[in-house]
Amino acid sequence: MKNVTIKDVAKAAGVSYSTVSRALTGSPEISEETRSRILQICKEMNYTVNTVARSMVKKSTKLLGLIIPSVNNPFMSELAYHIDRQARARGYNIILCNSSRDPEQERELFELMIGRQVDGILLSPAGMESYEKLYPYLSRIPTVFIGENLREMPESYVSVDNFRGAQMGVEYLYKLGHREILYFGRRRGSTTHQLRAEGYAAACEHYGLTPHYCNNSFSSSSIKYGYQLAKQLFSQELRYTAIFAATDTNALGIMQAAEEVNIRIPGDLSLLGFDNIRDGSLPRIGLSTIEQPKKMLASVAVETLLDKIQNDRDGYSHRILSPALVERSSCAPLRGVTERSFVGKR
Amino acid sequence: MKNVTIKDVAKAAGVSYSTVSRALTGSPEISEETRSRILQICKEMNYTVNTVARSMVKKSTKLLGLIIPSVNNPFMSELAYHIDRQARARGYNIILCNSSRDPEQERELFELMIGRQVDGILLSPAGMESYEKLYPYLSRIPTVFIGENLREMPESYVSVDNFRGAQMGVEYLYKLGHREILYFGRRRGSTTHQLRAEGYAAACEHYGLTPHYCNNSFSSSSIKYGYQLAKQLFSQELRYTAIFAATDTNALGIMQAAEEVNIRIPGDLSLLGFDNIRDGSLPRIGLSTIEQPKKMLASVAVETLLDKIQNDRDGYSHRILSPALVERSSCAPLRGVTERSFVGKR
DNA sequence: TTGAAAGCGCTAACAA
DNA sequence: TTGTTAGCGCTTTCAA
Repeated sequence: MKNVTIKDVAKAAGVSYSTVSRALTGSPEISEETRSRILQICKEMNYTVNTVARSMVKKSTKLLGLIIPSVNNPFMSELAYHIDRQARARGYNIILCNSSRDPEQERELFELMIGRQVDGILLSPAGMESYEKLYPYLSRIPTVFIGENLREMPESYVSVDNFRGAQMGVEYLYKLGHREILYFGRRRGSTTHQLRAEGYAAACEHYGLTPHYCNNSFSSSSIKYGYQLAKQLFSQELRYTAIFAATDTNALGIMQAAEEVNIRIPGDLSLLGFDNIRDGSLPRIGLSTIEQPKKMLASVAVETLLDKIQNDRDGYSHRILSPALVERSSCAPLRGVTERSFVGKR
Repeated sequence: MKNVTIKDVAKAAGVSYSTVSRALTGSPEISEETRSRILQICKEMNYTVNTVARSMVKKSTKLLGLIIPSVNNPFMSELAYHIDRQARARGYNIILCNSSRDPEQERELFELMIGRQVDGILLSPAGMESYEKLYPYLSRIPTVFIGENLREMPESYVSVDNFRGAQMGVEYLYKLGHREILYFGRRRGSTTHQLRAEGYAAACEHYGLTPHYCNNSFSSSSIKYGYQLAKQLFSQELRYTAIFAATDTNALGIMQAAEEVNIRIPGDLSLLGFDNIRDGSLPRIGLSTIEQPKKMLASVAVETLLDKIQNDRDGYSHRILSPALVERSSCAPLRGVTERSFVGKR
């Protein structure tokens, strides 16, 4: 199991080992003849360069750290997929770690990644608290935040325009005739969520609607929490004709709860999500939603990080990508703008 | 951005750098007093050990390669999640790569991983062809195949008992009264799929049923392919009361096609999947299925690999885990065993 | 208990 | 065009 080294090849080829290195690295200061001869011998001996040793002297591992709350989450797994593809196409590999959306774990993982000498880190942070914990490390390693809008923080991030996305959602529901729209799952501690709520509020004001909120006191969004919140909501008289969920997972929880109390979607209640995770496109679900362009998010993030690494950039960049409306079948028009429907237990 | 090294710490502490190393590695040949003094200085100077340099001398990177068809696939992302957790708990990190279910990419990734000096590789292979391509590398690096049954191959693998799972599925449908059960999505080139089909056939024989197959000529299973196949199937008179899909993704495709032609599930047709991916548990879907124990698969795989690595095992182990029936709402009993229902176009 | 020194496999500067 | 050599940051003998 002992690996063949450059020295073994050199001995076999009858040259010095720096000559082998030259053949391998594509150095110009070597004759075509010896190069091809050496490469041939490398192949015969099953030689593979030891990237670790190379990293030592090059001071670059061509490794990127990817820290996300959990790959076992449709949004994150899609993001991770595109990040791997992008990075690999550019000669980098990914060390993946799940943070469980815990700032302290994020901090530990940062240390670990720095120790592993990754060339840069891509982080989908738990929330604003992440920034504070991570601040001391940010000067030590190129980092790009992904998915979370850090507002005016002097750090690079790539995110979708959450404010605009929420506005688009309200606009869509308004045009379908809805006037009583509940914003479901408002959450603290994340700028992403705050911006969505702000966009909702701004659009309500624009259209002369009264904003209504159903707050999520849990620290994250999930189907389960959405379901619990919705059960509670549906236990009282419902005075809304549409629900705008803060995330698709919340929307899925709502769908489940609605089914149990016989509220038909979109018959009795229109439902709009945010994120466009794969689950929403499944048969029987057909969740209308606001799309976060995940592939774009991934490629802009990788691009931004590699630019930082390769060009040793000192500054930071804030990239805000456009959301898009994805119409499926969970939202329906209300007949007549002045008409009101009430659903749920009386 | 220059990192603090062991030498910097040694200078600051007024000791030799091997003493610092001793403090860091927990060596017994150092006084408690100097150890804590040095550790204190390390902290003050923000010292982080350079894992790459350590790997050079230790000849171990504490890195595991994980090669899967795509993280953007609910089964694989769940597997990847548990593998990361397990590995991290044991002091290892994961380099993740997507192979696109392409044996040639798998081969390239093996080379890459070996070059990166990972301590071992976890691979969810594209199929049997993978084994042939990868064979030359298997003696060079500890490898565990995951998810795919390699039958009698002298390599370690962990998989679910696909044969038994298929039997369980047929048994379940039979007990619900179904006598005309179609096996949907039979595929070539993968032992997993072959074993499922064999288990189905064996159970049919056991119960005196005639086996029926709908073959999948595509090289992989997906909702899209399942949908296309199902559309075709539903364009003719349907002579089955239940469909046993080779994978949950196939089943989801069937669900979608069924909805379009107004075949009710489970009213007109019972549908059973295989894998138990998260999507099947979503509201409105409620897919009954045979579960592959993903967390268990992950932990047994990591355990097997680490045992190979740490104890330098030469042999191989075949671990076959038990499947389980997950009852949700896509299968219904047939009234009276002799009664037949026919659904679909006439 | 500590220090000095070799060496992990490679790249790159310098010499020849 | 090729060989010699230093050194990347660390662990681990061997000496003291």
